[in-house]
Amino acid sequence: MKKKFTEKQIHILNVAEKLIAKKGFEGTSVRDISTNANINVAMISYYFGSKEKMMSYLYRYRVQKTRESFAEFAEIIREGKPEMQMKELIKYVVNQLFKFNYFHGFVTQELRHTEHLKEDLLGFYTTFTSKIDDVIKKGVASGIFTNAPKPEDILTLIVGSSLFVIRNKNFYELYVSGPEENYFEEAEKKVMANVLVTVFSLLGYHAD
Amino acid sequence: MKKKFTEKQIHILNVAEKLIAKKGFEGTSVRDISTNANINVAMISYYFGSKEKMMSYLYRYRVQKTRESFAEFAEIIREGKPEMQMKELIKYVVNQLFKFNYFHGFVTQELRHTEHLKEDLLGFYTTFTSKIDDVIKKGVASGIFTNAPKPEDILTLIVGSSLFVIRNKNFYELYVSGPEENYFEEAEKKVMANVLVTVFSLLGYHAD
Amino acid sequence: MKKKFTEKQIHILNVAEKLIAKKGFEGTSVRDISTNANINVAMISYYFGSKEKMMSYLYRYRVQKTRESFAEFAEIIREGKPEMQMKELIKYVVNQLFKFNYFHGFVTQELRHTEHLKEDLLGFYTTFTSKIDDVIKKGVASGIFTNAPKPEDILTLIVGSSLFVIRNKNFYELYVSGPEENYFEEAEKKVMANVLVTVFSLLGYHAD
Amino acid sequence: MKKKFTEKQIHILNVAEKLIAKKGFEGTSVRDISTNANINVAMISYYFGSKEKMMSYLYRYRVQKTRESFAEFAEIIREGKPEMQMKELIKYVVNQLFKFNYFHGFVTQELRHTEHLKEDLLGFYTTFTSKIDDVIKKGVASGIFTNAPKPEDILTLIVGSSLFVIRNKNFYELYVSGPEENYFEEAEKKVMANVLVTVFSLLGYHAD
DNA sequence: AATGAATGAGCGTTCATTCAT
DNA sequence: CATGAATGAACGCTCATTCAT
Repeated sequence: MKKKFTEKQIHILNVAEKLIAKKGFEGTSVRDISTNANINVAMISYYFGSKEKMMSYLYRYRVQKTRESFAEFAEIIREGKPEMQMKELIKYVVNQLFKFNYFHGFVTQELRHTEHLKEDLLGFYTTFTSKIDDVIKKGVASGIFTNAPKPEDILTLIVGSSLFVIRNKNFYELYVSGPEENYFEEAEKKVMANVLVTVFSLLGYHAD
Repeated sequence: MKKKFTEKQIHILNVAEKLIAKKGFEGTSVRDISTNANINVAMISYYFGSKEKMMSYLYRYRVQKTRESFAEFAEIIREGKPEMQMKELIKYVVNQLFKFNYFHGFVTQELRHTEHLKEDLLGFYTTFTSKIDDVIKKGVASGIFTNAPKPEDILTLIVGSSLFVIRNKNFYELYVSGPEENYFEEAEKKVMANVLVTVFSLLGYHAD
Repeated sequence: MKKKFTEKQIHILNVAEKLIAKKGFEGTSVRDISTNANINVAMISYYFGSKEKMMSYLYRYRVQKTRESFAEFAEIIREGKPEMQMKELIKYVVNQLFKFNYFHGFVTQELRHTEHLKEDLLGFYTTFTSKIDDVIKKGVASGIFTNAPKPEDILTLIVGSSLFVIRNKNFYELYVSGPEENYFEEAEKKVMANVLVTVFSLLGYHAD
Repeated sequence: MKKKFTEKQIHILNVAEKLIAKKGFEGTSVRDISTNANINVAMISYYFGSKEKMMSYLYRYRVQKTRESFAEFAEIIREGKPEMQMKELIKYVVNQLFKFNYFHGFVTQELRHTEHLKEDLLGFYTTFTSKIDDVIKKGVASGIFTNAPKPEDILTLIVGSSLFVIRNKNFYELYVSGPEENYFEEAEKKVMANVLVTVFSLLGYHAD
């Protein structure tokens, strides 16, 4: 977790991340990466020990960034009302998923022999779930929410919907307006709206 | 679609499907497949032209089966009430996703240079969405549903939640009771209940 | 031991043997071998599993041949007089060493991580030593030999001298007549004579 | 020969010598050496030009030491009787071989494209042979030796036997008493005795 | 004078595919 | 129709060496 990377290493990680998200871990060769990153093939082994280890570093690097970002964000919304907090939580996580969709794309698919790495993502998910739980409880206590759905199911709904839309562009774009190159932008808006409506419906929230 | 397979070919496809689901497309070698299927290594190229083409056939084969199965199913529920039809639709698709989760796992991730293949899955999704739309409209017309959410968002919610739960076992199992080996069974129940509640909440449905 | 090789495999082994004897195991690449043997690089792994395993096969193949040949030879001289037997034993082993000098060259040098393979050569050496012992005992019993040197020291002397001459051409050729290309032929004669004189001197043998 | 080494270079050579003796020239990487010698990996090329050249220097360094040592030794025994001189010569060379056995191990096997380096060893061998010749002639002249074997054959016998015993531990240890870790010590004694008996037998020497 | 970073070549091996029968 | 043998390309990695400082 404490590992610090040089700029060059981060550059390689960024290139690798995109390629792996697109073509999978096995489908991406170190030569692919080195060519795209304009470095020598030997550098991947030189910097990270091996392709597999690079993957670990990449993974931890990205999750770490995500968790740091979330911690900051959580601080900001600490004082708000439950309905506002919930809205911000949803907006935050949907936005993050669209921002790093390629990362989440390979995280759940490709990390086969390194199951333990998922622990980090798990940590993020549980932190997030716990935060949702707090907000629900607070809202129910204050009477603004009339139902108390399970927080893990709220997370499932938010993340599941977002990733589905990210990964099934050719389906969802049928229902999204605007030019194709704006798909992710527009899809984010649409799924965000959908998720917000859905969650607040489940919470039995009715604006005054 | 028109392609007919011999028994031997179907046998190979079945073996390949399981291996690919477990180890990914790139992670599965033709030698793996041929060894497990007790055939000669040259047979994959011989029968299907190439590994990639075999993949296409496999994909089409599975989607075709799914669509046939859905057509049958749709017929069965044709006469019911909207709330029953919606419930059955949800149960059907969630069940299918869990049944062929390994297949759906690689569909959206591993198929490269074969973008057109997604058309088949797209066909299934749109058919399904259209069916959902019919049911919503019918329910709204009869007054049993008070809201009319977008059908594509309903599908997104159902499929997204199911796939998330399938792919993030180590997160969702924290909230699922029973031994680990029953995870998929129990997770299916839990996510099914969640999805049902969510969709009917969105529909503004209230049982008498 | 029972492993049978195809002609092509034997061809590869022969090429590999010569190269390895000349440049060492690590110094000989599979591409070297494949080029010299006019085969594809992949064949070494294909036929033998790996370069290392090829080495094992090569070793066993050569030792096996040597032991078979010795068994035949031992049979032939079974009935002779001790002095004749000893002479033939020496001639036989010196001749074998010169014939397969490249093999013996790498056997004792390069087999680092496969120590157990030496067992086979050990078997040959002990068989040979035991045979020498028999002859010495018989000769001493009959009074034709007046001394009974240790058989392992006789073997050491014979094999050590031969290998030294083989491996130190640039020294020994100073004392060998004839053109350079006949070195091994002439050196064999010279070292053979030397070894015979030495051993019989040690045995205290005096021709009538 | 004229090359003078700094302390650091000598340190590297010593480390390299031991590693190469253990793992062979190709089996020893410059990283191995630099790690063991606590120097930067670039230093081998920096100091010696290349790994191969370092090898040459190492070789010359060792042979040079050996020749210097022999020159000293030769001086010491200059005045003795032939039988004593011969005995001391044998003891000296056998002892040297055991002392630097790892060095002699790779000399004849690993040095490629550097055939000229053998000249140095050749020089040592011829010097030694010439010395043996002197002693034989003197002994024959004085009547203490009744035969005059060829000096190169005497050298062959001494060096060949010693190296054989060094390189074929697993054979010779069957006939050597004491714990395995004392093998070289005990083997040296045994082969020394054998060589002495053999040479004096060939010389037709009989102690009064 | 010395070093850490970086390089290009080569390593043994495995891959999907094609060939010869 | 089917197969075992064989292929060339590509794989991840390590090598001795060179570069920039």
